[in-house]
Amino acid sequence: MPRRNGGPRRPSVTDVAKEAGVSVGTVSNVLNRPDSVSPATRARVEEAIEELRFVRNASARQLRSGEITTVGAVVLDIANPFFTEMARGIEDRLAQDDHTLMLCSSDEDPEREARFLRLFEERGVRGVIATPSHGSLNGLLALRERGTDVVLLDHTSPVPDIGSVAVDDVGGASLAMNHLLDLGHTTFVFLNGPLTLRQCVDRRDGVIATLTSRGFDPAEALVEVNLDALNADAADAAVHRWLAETTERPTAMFCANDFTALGALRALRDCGVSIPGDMAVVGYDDVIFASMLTTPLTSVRQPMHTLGWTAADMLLRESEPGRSRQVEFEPELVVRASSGSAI
Amino acid sequence: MPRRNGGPRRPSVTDVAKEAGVSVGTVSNVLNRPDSVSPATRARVEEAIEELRFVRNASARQLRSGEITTVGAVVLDIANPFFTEMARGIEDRLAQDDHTLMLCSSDEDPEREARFLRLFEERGVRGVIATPSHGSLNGLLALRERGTDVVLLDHTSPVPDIGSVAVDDVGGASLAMNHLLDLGHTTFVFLNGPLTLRQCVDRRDGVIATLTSRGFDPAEALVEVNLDALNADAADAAVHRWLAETTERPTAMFCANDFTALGALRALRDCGVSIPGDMAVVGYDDVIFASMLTTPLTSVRQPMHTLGWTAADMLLRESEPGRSRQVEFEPELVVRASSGSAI
DNA sequence: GTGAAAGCGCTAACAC
DNA sequence: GTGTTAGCGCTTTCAC
Repeated sequence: MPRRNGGPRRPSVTDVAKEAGVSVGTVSNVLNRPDSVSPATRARVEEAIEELRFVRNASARQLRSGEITTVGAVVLDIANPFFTEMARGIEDRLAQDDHTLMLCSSDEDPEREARFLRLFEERGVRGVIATPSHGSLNGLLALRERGTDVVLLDHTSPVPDIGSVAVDDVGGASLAMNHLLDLGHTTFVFLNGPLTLRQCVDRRDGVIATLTSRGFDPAEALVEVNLDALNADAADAAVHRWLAETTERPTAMFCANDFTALGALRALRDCGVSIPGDMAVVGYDDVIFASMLTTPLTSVRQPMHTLGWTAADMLLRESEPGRSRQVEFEPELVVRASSGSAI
Repeated sequence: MPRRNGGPRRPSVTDVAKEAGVSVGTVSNVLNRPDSVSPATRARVEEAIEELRFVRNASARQLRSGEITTVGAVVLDIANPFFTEMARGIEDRLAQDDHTLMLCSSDEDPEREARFLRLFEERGVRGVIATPSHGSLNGLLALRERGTDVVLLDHTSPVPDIGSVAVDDVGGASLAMNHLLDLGHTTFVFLNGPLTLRQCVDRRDGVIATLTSRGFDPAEALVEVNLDALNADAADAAVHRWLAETTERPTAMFCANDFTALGALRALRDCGVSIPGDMAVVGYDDVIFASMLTTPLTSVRQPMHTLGWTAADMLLRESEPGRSRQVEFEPELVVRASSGSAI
């Protein structure tokens, strides 16, 4: 950084000191403890700073004083609103303490994630917030081992000295199912994603548990349709196939996320199944367009902004002792037209 | 950064040198020019690095060598897929040269933007890519003046020594209108946002110009409905109002973006106007859910990933002389069911 | 209230 | 091929 890109050297504290006719110590004092400098000298120094367009060098500053105001975050997919909402939460909390966020997207690629973590560590960030990709937990643990604070997002921590902020997916699925049960439905389809995803496993557990606790036998009352991927096209195709070979159609459907619900809605309408008349539909995530569909979608909302905010808060208070380190939030059901009224 | 967060000091090159029984110069050579070190010593040093879990200090490195591999980007809204797609494009190009992205969201707040720019400058980033918010161009120009390379995104540069990557919004609107004209429509609604936004002005210019060039009098063939904000609810309300007071309804509608198109679709269906039978609808941006609606939406797609990629490419090649510095891309029309077939 | 000087961790120039 | 050393720009004692 000693030279401007293709231009002359950037002015340093020494240049400012020379210009103002003071020592570098005094310049540093003006920068960091202005009250300890006489108004007259301070004015001269500030003038020189202005004159030379001096901008502090953060590298030198951090090297000398150890001051760290950057936090690194790695999320699974920066193009997914679920993660960007959380990022906003992180950013908002960090801004309160004049910290800033360095945001990266791992794309669920453990190698990419490792690369970013190494980068953060070299930069000496204040800490790292990460939504771990499959099997990448070890790298995070090692990072913590080496002295960098770590907070897990959307994933419960397996060890006590790493904090985590997650959402109760079992509870979220219960919310959805209880809602449909309360409306009077007795037969259900559960459109779920691959069981290699923790979220899908947890939500399935919630579905089964709720049915059982309400006196239903899942083997009787529940049809499970499984998808390879949590996207609309996969759901559309699967629902088409399923409708074609089904004789006794349930009256309610719970989808593992809103994208699959979208595909399901399309397929159902294609086949003349009216929503919510013939079939009540509930999604998960409450993404931005859930409320904007022709038939607005009932969905389980996760407190995304709060999740990010809390993770950042936890990181900044890392040094405080005796705090709860594994936080779990409860999701919330947003009822809209797609689940209709009691039948 | 000298200490781990709450722990012991991080090992430095000196520690590694001691452990391996060599000098710091040799350690540095292993790190930066491994070929210049004998295999035996290199092995010893690498062992020591492993043993001590040594991680380079990026601040010291940058301070000394001036090496810079970070690029800063400020976008208007990190929660908007349009910007995150561009960010992915930036990231992908940077990765090719082993650079990394520091991404911030200005929320269209010039003060927030200024804060981030200052931060980037203090960090001595390789350069800055920014989607300028209203009236924030001066800060960017000053930054460039002080020696930091700048590339503008989604905004044409007003000065020759700042590069820019933008999309032709006039042309995009023409694509949409020509499509509707080609289908045989002769009367149109244009659902536009506030004319304080450059995009809205440009798209309006494109609409007017296209109608005129195809022999229509905009005053006759075009109804303009203006919104305060480019979101679905504003569009829904405005379209309801408009439908209530209109007697001669046009057969085609062009919306300034997909969110407004979504609101319009909802209002139209509410009022019994069928899509595309009674009204053909075209949106703008081709956001992810445009293809997933009950009636998939015809939309004007911007090459978002390419925009980001190109901006990053421009920044990395900043030093190369004689290159085109103001790039403008052409959008592309994605035809789907909402605009139907010829009438 | 101000100045002189040490040193953060690293790289690169120069000895050997 | 390896060691020694200066110094990047800054903050921070410690004198005065």
